[in-house]
Amino acid sequence: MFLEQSGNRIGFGEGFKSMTINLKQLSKLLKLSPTTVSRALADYPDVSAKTRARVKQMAIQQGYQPNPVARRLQKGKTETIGIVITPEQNYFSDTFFIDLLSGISNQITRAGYELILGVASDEEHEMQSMRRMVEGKRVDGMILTLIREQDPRVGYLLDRDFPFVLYGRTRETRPYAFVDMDGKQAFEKACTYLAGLGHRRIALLNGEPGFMFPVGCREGYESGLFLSGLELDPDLIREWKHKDPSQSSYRWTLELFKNDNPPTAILFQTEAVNGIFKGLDELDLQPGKDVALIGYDDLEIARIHRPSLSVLRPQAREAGQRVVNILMEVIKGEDPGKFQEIHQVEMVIRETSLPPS
Amino acid sequence: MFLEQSGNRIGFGEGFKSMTINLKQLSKLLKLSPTTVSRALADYPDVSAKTRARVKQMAIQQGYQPNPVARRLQKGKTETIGIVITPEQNYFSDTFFIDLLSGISNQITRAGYELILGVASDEEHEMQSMRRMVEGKRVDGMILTLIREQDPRVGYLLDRDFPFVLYGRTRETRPYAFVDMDGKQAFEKACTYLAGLGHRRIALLNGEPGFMFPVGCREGYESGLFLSGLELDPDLIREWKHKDPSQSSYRWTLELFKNDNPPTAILFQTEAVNGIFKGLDELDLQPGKDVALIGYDDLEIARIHRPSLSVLRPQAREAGQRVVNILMEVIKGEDPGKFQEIHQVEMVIRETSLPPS
DNA sequence: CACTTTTCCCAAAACGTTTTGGAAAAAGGA
DNA sequence: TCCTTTTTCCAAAACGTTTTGGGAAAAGTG
Repeated sequence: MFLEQSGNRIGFGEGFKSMTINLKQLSKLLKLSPTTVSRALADYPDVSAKTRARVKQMAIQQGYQPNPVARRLQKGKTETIGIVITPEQNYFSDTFFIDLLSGISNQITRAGYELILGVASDEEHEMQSMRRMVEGKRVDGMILTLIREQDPRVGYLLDRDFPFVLYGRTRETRPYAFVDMDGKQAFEKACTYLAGLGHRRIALLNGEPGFMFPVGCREGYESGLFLSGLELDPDLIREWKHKDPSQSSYRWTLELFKNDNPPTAILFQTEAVNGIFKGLDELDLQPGKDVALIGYDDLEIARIHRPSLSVLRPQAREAGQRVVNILMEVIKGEDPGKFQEIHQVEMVIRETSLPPS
Repeated sequence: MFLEQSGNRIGFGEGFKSMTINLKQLSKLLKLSPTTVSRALADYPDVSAKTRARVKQMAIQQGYQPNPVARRLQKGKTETIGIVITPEQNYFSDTFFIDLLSGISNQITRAGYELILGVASDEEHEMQSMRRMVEGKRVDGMILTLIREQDPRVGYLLDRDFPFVLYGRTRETRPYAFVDMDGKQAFEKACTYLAGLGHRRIALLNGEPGFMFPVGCREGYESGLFLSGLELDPDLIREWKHKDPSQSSYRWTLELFKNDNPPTAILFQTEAVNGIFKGLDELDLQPGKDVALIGYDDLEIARIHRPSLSVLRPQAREAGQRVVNILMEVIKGEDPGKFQEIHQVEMVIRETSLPPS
């Protein structure tokens, strides 16, 4: 059996034949030690400018890339970030999550890291998938999304000092890093805007209880009412279900207008828009004309619908990038408590936010 | 500075302190060599049943898990599969893609592998992300989706003998592994079904040209017409754009009914349903009543809408699992040409597929 | 010139596994 | 009993990097 001079066996018959060069081979080509080549490529000052240039040129010419697995073993880092998503919650609502993921992936690649993805069907598998990553030493840090008010994942990671960043917030007294959208301020803004147009009966169709995000939405809604001098009417508030946003919001819309004093405006998460449209249609109410609407999240349907939907627009992509940058700092050993960001949410006024008729 | 007996440094101050045990530490605990422990855990026959049991028990008790990075280096495998997704194409249409991903992730985890995810904004970055994975030795195999008729990715991977499996097909003479949905048979079935109900003017709103999937859809549509003794009318066929499914399908729907002899039924991909509904609404045509509709993909909107939408339902989750199982075989060195699967697509008759009025 | 400092390079160790190639002990066969 | 075979274990090498801890040569310094 033929062996290359470097001692690397040539693969026979099966699978992929690696045609890429090795540090040892490269150093032989350069008549230098592997040490020097490695240090030249890493810009250490103890290798002369001349040989550094020579090494780099040869590395490029030969298409040398250090084997990431070997480097990880030596460095004791996986250069990998983990994230677990749960499809059951109607999570992949078109642009929003994919924008977030896009920002995350982008920044991770830029850092030379990898993003590994877990898909879990429920809360239990979500935890299981995360534990596999953490306890199996498969990642250096975790990104958490779709945060619950009491989120066992956060306690778990804090307990073992494992680096992580939340997209969202939770109820936890120990300091931790997060990037969150200012849902409170967003809903307050939308609410006062509608009140400013003259609406007096503003309803809120909020996300499912147990998750953290709807808490802020409700606070903003209540604060918006208060600032506008309006009374809170519990009959105008309801939650939809993650498993079935359209159906639950449809039913609620019908109920809502059985009220003696029905609303003239609705605030909601855009995910639930299909149900609302369907309910209004059945009641012969025109969205935007008979009932003002402002949704949270600028989904495709919001732009395409006639009348087009006024929305609160979170910058998911930017948030994703921040999450990664922060996570890198936390991995380096920075204090997570220093990184707590709340991002402003823009309001986009389109055609469904007119004064009451 | 204090060193553990095993020689492992204790991390000071920064980041995550690994509290998990090592092969060397475990073997010391058992008073065995690392070799024996490793082989006991891997069920080699050259370790006695008694010590094997003892080793396994201790491993569980100590929570030992082999460091995946070290194992990968030794084994010369990354135990990792790569996939690149492109958000720009309105790809994350609720259940479909996430179901596929769920099946993929599931099976990958079961094999003890990892799934690394790339997110690319366009065709160029898609290729770039894939090359990083392949040439950077970051994965053992690739999964490709959203396949184009002429797909440079396939040629690239074939040229360097790198293991991969397509979800879909492409125009390529060399043998390669794929799992595809039988779009042709599905559309043929839907078309003959509608013709059987008495429809004589059946339209097709197809996916964007350049991609492979619409090719099969069209073949099935034409074949369905032929089998039913109907003439092909080019005026009844049009393509929507990936970047903007709703808008393009909306415009086409309006045009379609300017026809002297308008259709009584439409076949399409469910992604485009919003535009069609909107167009029909504007024309005062009732979906299901005035125009029969059958969509491809069982999205949430199809179930929630009244009347509920008849659909062709691909089993994305199952397909995802098959893709992974096949990829594992290909990685092992099996001939990719042996794995070419075309999955049947089920038709779900709901309320929008009535006879013409 | 003799000494110190700086520059430039490298051999060896380490990261945590698995695999290779025995070797000692036990069991079997005559 | 002696030889062979089987069973059970292990030391050393290997995977491809980076880091450690010098060491030789060149350059300053007095």
